[in-house]
Amino acid sequence: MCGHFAINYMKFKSLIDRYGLEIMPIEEIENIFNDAHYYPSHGDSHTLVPVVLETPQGRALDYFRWDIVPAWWNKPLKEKKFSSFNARSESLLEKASFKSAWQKRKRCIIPATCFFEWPDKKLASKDAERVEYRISLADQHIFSIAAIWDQCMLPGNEILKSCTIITVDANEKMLQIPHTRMPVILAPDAESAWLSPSTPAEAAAELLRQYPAEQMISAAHY
DNA sequence: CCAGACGTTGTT
DNA sequence: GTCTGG
DNA sequence: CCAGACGTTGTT
DNA sequence: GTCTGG
Repeated sequence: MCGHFAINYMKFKSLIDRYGLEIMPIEEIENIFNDAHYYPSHGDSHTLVPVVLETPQGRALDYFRWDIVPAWWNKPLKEKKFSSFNARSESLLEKASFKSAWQKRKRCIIPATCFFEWPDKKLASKDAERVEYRISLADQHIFSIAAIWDQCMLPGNEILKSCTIITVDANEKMLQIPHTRMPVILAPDAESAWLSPSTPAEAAAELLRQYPAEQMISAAHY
């Protein structure tokens, strides 16, 4: 599960270089990230999150709703009861909420500097039960969470673009927390292939792997 | 068949 | 639009 | 996780 | 006792 991540504000400015952005909504950056040190996001709060994606005009930064609302959705958002802030990598082809976006190659990256997980209640010792962990990477300040996006038409002809984080089984580092799932973090040399619309879904699926445990840093977050 | 769901974790 | 649960 | 089920077929 | 549905 990955329901909470953050991006450090000062490092957020460096997204331009980090991702080679060609198109960027400057005003939105100034407005949304003005005084914040962190931009924390929770999957159940329907917030806008920053996404990097390839557009016909070039590599762009945008803000999509998290969680994803599939293309067939046409009712008021408040009637959406199912959860879709995470998409199991194993389910992309079989779930009605993800299949279309996945096959249409609507892939994007959610930039982050850390994410948070709680110990699994069933697996954790009593001592660990109340401590949330913050996970960051030793080899990347800003890293890329693999995500897919979609758009739908809401009542009133409003177009909504939205996204979801892809998850895989936990690696050894995450199991120590203990936690059984983790977001897909792309290696830097996999980012272009992930974002490119010319990469078929079958090839993109090869990139959905566990990040190396030895590069992950977890610390109790009080 | 066909009405109803459409999702993931397990402390978002 | 497509899947699934009864 | 934890409460509740613990079974089968799908036009008989 | 173990699976599953929410």
